[in-house]
Amino acid sequence: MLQEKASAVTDECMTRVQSGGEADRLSDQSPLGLPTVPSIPSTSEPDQNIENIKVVLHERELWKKFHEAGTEMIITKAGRRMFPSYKIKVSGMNPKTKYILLVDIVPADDHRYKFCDNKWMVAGKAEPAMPGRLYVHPDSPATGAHWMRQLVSFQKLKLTNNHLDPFGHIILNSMHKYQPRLHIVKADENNAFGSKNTAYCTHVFHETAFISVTSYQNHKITQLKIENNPFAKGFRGSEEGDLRVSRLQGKEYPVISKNMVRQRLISSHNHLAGKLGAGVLSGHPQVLSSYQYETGVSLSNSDPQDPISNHFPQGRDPSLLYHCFKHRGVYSAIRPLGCKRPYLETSSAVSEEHYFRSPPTYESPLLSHPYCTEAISSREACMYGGMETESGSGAADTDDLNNSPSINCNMWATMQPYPRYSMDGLPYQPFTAHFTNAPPVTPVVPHPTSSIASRSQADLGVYNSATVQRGLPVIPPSPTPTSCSPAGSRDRSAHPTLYHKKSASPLRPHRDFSGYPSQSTLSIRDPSYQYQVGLSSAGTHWTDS
DNA sequence: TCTGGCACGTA
DNA sequence: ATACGTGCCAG
Repeated sequence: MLQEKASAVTDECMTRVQSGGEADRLSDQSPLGLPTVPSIPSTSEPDQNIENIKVVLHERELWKKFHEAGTEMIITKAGRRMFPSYKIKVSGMNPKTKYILLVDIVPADDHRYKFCDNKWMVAGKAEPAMPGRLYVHPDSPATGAHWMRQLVSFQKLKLTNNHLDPFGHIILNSMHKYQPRLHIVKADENNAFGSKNTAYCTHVFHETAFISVTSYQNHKITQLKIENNPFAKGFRGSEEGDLRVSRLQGKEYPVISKNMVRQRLISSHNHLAGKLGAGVLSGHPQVLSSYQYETGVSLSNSDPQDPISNHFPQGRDPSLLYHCFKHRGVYSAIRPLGCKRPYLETSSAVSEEHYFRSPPTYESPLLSHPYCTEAISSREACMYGGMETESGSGAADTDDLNNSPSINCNMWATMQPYPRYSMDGLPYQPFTAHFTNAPPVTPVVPHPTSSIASRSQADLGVYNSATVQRGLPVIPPSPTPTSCSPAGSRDRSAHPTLYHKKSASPLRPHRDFSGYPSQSTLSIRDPSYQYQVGLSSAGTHWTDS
């Protein structure tokens, strides 16, 4: 079935999803048995088959740990790197062809979140998407041989909450859920951006979705960061218990890590609250989480699979979506904001993504228009403003189908969350206004397919693989608001529930993410949400309250 | 909430 | 040594 659908869509693009992980894993999971969707005609055009390019997320296991706990990424005025870092291993490129690799981060849904009772819950409607910016890998453009030679790292990419950021960092809103996406654009001479021949594909690894925060909400995430980020070594304690001896300093007395103390306090607080609140109300499993925290053990040890962890939800796992477009496009989609590099100019167009934007999914704009704002240049990477309105992609969700890894998608619908607005020239606009339009996003597109597809997706829930995946479930977070109270003062959290895994859907493997499943429920309140849903749905777990 | 300075670490 | 990436915490 999937295949069929996929094929239909295929014209324009094909997507493939791979699991993010290694092959092994992938295989295991074939969730729905998708036998690989694959079907992509393989090799037909060696050269041009951008769709045959395979991408594997580096350190997928680490990403999964974070994902299960509900990944949070700090955003600061000056710009903060992501951790885990977004690194990938690429294969299947034509060694001699030049490609531009870039990453953009699109809204995963249109909700605002809060962290309540130790879990993320929906706290309202998202702020309008801001001008999307793209992070172009500093080595771009480079030959396939170059990209395949070693890991491709986007670790210098920085996130900021400064809407007026002059450095070219990716601008995000705090307490919102986002999905990073990788785009591979062919940069041959013959395919300058903007040209009709421009081809590109998009890969989405759901396990890299995160909620942006100004300060960590879930102490489990804090611990994971401390334990795994070399730059945070100073906060590591000895594991045993809470105490740690700071021998480094030569101090012999046991020291209790500040972090631990703090967390414990919080944990206990939450724990109690959780029981009273969440637990009671919904009976979420979350309680467990609390437990863990207290235990101190946490994070690191936690099992990936453990229920607790799944906060985030996305259900989908880890897979990634991959879309390929074959160009079409027109837009200049990308404009380098301040990039020095020449290649930038070429690029442009990338896509029209819109096509796909289908409703249900989110699309992201990704590439779409350029909106560049100021020139920015960051040192190494170049950011481009993306733009979009379109966006396109669907949502991402890819995983749906399988969670696992590999799947294919055809369109590029990835997750796009919302449409973004580009403001043509303007740096930003108030979102609100735009917002309105956005939601409904209809597929603008031209392609017949797309439109069709989109509908179908919506209706069917399927679409291309990518879509499909997500499609299904598309569910937005559920509306039920339940629990968390007003968070009183703080609510730290915004997100909806990420936590508990709620389980997932029946269909899916529960594993990770499960997010999907849940979906079932969701109804969306607004129509507008629908499109959003896509990703989020994945999330799943969220409760909305 | 969000900010900026801090101590502590990596590179 | 410098530059800069971390989480923490007071404000």
